[in-house]
Amino acid sequence: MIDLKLLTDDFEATAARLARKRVPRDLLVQARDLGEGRRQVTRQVDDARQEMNAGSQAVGRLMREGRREEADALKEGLADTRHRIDTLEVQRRQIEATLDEVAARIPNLPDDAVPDGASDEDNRLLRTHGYDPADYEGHTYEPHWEVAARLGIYDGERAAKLSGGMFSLLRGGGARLLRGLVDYALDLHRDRYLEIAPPHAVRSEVITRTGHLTKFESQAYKLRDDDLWLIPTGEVPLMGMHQGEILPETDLPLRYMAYTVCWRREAGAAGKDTRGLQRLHEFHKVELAELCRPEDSESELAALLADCERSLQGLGLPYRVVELCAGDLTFSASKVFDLEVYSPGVDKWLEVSSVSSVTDFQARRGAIRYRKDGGGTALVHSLNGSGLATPRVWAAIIEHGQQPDGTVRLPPALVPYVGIEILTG
RNA sequence: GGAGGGAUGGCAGAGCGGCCGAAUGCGAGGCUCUUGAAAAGCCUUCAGGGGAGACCCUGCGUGGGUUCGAAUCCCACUCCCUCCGCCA
Repeated sequence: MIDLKLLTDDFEATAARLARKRVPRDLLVQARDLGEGRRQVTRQVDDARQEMNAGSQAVGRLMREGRREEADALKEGLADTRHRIDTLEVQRRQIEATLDEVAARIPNLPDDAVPDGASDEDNRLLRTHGYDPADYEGHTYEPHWEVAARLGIYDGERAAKLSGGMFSLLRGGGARLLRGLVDYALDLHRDRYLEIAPPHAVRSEVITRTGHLTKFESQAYKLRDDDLWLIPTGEVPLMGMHQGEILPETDLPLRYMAYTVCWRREAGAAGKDTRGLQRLHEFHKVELAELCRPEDSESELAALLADCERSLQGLGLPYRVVELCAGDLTFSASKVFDLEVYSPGVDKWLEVSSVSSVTDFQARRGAIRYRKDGGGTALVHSLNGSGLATPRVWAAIIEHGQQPDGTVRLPPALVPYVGIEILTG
């Protein structure tokens, strides 16, 4: 949720900033007017309440003094005030319900430094690391699902038999590679991030307040008999942990990492990049997430990006860093860097990490604040990025490591974790 | 799953119809004293909203209800603790 005060205090500038995210102006006008309406009704409620409180106190005084009849008379008069309060409260609730719905459709403000643009075509390529097209000339690369199926380390058909499309089943060295990748990532980042092993199912309230469950979109799976949702990313429990808390400033920044399974319904994604392990309903990921002071979020974002890049660098995978343009930013994000690994098997760049700053957008809905040293409280900023999303990185390792004899050579950094140098099936 | 007990400010913990946003202690901040520190003393210290301000409104797990008036009484829910059962 954005700060609605921005709409009352500086409407034009705010509308201009949001226009870069294609937010219609009339939605903002509606939100501003509802906010103003709420303020007015609230003031009326407050006044009526004050009257009520004063009256009630007077009743108490009269009773104590034994002036029963006067007290009864005053009580009768107060019934009117009571009705007025009730009526105004109903009004206020209606306004608030509408306002909540309208406000829920307003995305976060894009950072001013983010490039203009409407779609991914306008994203800005910042740099490429470890990629030289010449490396791939004269070689043929099979897609990972073909290499892996032949080696017997991936069985897509049985995965489908068990669970349907977009699920994976890894065997032998393939399963070990997955486990090794997770351990590799957790070890790599433990110098800066506290490892958390969180629950994988969370309450409606928690997932809603992280912004991963809205009326318009639900990627998450719901448990039938309980008010619980399977997490679509480790970010949900990591950011949910501190909801409603006021943190000491000295605790910030709080940097966490968690290895979790992630479940996503991927509604509407059928048939799109779904071969092999490109897009799954269930996958494994090491997520990095943090809370920090607003003044630190820019430098923390840079550091977080560097950390996520380290994961790929250590594996020797060629990747590029893309800064998303305003129009391509996700709803909550203020600034996003995507990390894309080159996949020689399909000759495409595949997104393996999305490193985001959501400023105070998530903290406002989650009520995550900190107590400032100078006094007072303020909302924290939150950031997150994939430390290592296993399916696509797994796939990239298979494609890059394929050798003429059909086996796959693993990156040296993984050998201690997987226990072998070459996957032979 | 069954039976009890509980949920109050940063923490501990009183309060059990009006004088309670709330005693007391700890913690934190400021001041006095001191060469400095400690100790001692004095003061301040929950959050959100409205108002130029005086000040006002809201919040005692959450949601309803009773009442002129609810932290306090009633109902439902959530969570925590103890015991029993089951169990990786």
